[in-house]
Amino acid sequence: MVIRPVPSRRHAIAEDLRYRISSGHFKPGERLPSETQLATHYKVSTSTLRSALALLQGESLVDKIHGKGNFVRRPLRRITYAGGVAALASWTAFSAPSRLTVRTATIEAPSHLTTLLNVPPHSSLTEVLFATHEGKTPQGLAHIYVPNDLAPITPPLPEQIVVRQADFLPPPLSEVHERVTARLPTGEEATTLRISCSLAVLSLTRVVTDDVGRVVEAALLVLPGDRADAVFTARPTTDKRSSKE
Amino acid sequence: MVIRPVPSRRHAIAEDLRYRISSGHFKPGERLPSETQLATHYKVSTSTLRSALALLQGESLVDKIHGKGNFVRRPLRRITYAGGVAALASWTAFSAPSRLTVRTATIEAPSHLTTLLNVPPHSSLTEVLFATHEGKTPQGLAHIYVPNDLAPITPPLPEQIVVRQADFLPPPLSEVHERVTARLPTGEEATTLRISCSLAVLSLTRVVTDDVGRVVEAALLVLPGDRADAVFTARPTTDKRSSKE
DNA sequence: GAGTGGTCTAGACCACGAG
DNA sequence: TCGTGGTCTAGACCACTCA
Repeated sequence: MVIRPVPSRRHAIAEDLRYRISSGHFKPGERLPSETQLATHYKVSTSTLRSALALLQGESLVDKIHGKGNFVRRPLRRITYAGGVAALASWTAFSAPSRLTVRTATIEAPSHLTTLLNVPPHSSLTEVLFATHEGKTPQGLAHIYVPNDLAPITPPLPEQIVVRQADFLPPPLSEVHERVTARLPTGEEATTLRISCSLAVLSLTRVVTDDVGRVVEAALLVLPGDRADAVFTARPTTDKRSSKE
Repeated sequence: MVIRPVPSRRHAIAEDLRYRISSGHFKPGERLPSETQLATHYKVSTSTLRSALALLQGESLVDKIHGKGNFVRRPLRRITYAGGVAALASWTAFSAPSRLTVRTATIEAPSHLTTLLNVPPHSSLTEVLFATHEGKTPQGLAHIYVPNDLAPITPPLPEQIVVRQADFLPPPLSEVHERVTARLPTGEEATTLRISCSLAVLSLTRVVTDDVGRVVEAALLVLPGDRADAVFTARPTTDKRSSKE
């Protein structure tokens, strides 16, 4: 069924390693033989072997660690970002148990945020940086921006606490707007999330508006594609139907 | 601010090319000098030069075409998938003008679909395959599955027509559930969408349920990450029939 | 057939991690 | 220090496109 015109050397090797991993010949967490050994075994040059490993790395089957070796990935606990109104409940709409690292700052709105937040240039914003972790593995990054004129943060925010606009100032919110894209991480994101540069990330922009159209919060989230997904649930407006339950 | 401990040769070259592209020295649609020429110019081997180009390719700045050359990407018209209830209106919730390629078939539900559709094994399904195009550029893939016992397709479906469950059998729908992930495309997806293997895609699973909990439709969508995003808009239940404020 | 990118080699040397 | 992966070289040969 699948055509295999010229199975290049590296694809053949990747396929063999894939099989050995899935069949348990190499077990999760285990170190693979060194690249030199594997290259010798498959009778290819190290570059070719490395390009085979790069395929597996892109599939999140293998973790390369400089100076240590290539390791079979442990299956990852999946995390789920609940979008829509659910996202307002708490940042830990995330399913897994997680630690939070929080950093806040007051900044002048840079240009790409003024349009998003619909505020004048150089407005004062509060920026909240989140990083969620489970053990040592980072699970996601979040930059949350709140216009200061809407949310004068009276008490200095304590660290390690979930802070969200909706938590301490419950205004009449009218809309949660979320835009999702897929891309490769920036170098910075890759190192912070401890993921490979070739692993896709979910990039999510959330804008929360109150009932007079003011933007109450803008959030930029980055989630590693190998373990995270986002779910959105909507119900058609049941206006004309009797809302029997 | 950004640390540059050892700017590897390929990153330096990529940076230079990036600059030349953004400054207009190389214009959109234009062919770059051949890899051999560039390698000579930068005084590196062809492999190194190719790995520099691979970076730009991953950023969707450059299109490699075998036998022809490397081309500066034209800026892409962005397409937007409108999620939630809006997705029910029409598959062409897609913003851009597009052609559709449709293929339908009746199949036995494979195992991964029985759980999604909540139907018994080997149930009869109608499978609808979509590919949207704008000109020659594919914009997205969709596999839509409809249980046949819910939707006996009486007339054979005409090709080139938008077919959606909601279009010809408007049931009392109760819920649209969408799950979004980011990943790299499979080889097949990459060739169908004419994208590079290193370009992330948005993968979207949509499940539509009617008011008695039956799954009316399941859709698997794949959208190229360089031009597509998905938006979801939700309003907190501002129901007037709510008893509590 | 001429020119392009795609794959691969058989090395060299550098950078990181751990003992 | 030693073994690991990371970068790079200077080629060879193959596959694709187009005139």
